[in-house]
Amino acid sequence: MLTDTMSRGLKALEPVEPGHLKFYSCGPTVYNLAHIGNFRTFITADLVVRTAEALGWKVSYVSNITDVGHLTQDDVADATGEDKMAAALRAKGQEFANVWDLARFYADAFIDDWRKLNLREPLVRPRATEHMREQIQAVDQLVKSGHAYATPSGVYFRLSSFPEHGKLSGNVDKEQLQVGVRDVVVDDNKEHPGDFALWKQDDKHLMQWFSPWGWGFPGWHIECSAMAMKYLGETLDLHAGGEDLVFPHHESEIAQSECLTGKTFSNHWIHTRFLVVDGEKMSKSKGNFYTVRDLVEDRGQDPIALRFALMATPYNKPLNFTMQSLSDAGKNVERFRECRRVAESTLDRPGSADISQELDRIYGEALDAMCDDLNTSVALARALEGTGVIFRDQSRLGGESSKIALEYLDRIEELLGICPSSQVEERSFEAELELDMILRSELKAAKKFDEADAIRLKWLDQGVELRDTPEGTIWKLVQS
RNA sequence: GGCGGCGUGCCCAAGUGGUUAAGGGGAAGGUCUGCAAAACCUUUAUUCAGCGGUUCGAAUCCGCUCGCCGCCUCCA
Repeated sequence: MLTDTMSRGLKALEPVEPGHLKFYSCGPTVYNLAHIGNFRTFITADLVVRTAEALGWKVSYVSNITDVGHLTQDDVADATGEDKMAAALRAKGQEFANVWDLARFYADAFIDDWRKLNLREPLVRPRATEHMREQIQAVDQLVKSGHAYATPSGVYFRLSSFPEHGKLSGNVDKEQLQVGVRDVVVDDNKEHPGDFALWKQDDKHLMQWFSPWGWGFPGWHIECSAMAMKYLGETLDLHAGGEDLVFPHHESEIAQSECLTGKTFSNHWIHTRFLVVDGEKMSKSKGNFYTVRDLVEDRGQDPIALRFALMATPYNKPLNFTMQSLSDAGKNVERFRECRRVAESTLDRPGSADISQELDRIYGEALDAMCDDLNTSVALARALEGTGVIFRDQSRLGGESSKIALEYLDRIEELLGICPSSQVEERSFEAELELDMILRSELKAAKKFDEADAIRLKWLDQGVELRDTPEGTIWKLVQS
């Protein structure tokens, strides 16, 4: 069951081809580093994929990268005709040779952050600039079928040819919409102010392609229609994006696509609610604007903890992100890591813990929660309950039961992506640390505890915590 | 003006008509430990923004009030 924006309620997600989900998720425009709010949306898509896979479905997952600069970013029509990518280039001109270079840089950074957050790779990650032919053909077809018309400055979609426009957002009554204040496509030749651009001509635009209407560039909405249909066919099972995309982006995608094919564009729509920081909308001027890099690289936060924090509230409610919520999430992620460590370190000894049924039950409940409109709050609670079962029985853990515990953690990782198997952490001081750990255990054996504690404190100052466990001393990095 | 969401303990948050209001963080006490850390155990909301109504029964449904927030042609 999944909320469907179109019907405004819960609806079973039923792929046209049973057991094979065709899923398109709108990606970012790469004129800047994506922020954590963007990633909340991509995590939602990731969880759809993971849940469908856990149900044994095949998933064809497509998520685009918009690497064409589109409309202007100012509240009023921008006389310079400058788009977001051009504006970014102007601001960071020293760093990039041209808009193409800039787009490539931010697209790479985006994919890098994507991987850090343990997001599933899509089947295809199409880029707008690499699908220009498809877009031009789509526009051409719309013109030929009377759904679009050309003016001296561009090609526009004829809204009056698609009376259903507005069915997704509820913005049906066009008279109620604030008219044209931010309609940057100022063109007296438009038939209706709401007609949106499919193709635009503008000499100043930094990316240009040749088309039947002369040199120009595509409108924002056409890329998703063209790319979704190219890879997934004329009707999608599910289309996702941020709540801001409901109108106008998805509304326009529907109009274009359905006029093109005469078929339903997507049978199901989900939209992730916005994230706010400290109760307020993120904005650079408020100083509460975070990118993955800000948190992970500059502040040394664990990317998996960030992922956990971003899924702590279900996607269909606004999420309030705070540094407190991130540190809470970090504690939970550490718990999963510790749980995995316990299971791994007891693998070689005999054990008698009988946890198989209980863990199966808990996993089943976590999966049920995900199937209930991606209720991540409940799914995470259940996942955590499983670690409790493992820890409670840790003295009797061993052999087969340790293996069962690890399998549980692996299944939770597949479903929720919050307990990846630990990678080897590398630090340059490793040799010195090894020596100190040996020295410290000798001191402990000789009951010279003051000196042993001094070693522990010394490393703690450097962000390394030494812990004595039944299996010997271990170390881990701690947040400074 | 149009469309929509939210208000649950110190913090985050699940729960949308019916036994004791999930879970996490924090705090307090205890077990274990040379000490730490981790883990485990115990405690931490007679109450769900306020008021009124429907009902045998409401955090959950209805109405009003207060407060907060999002979208309405840049945005995930």
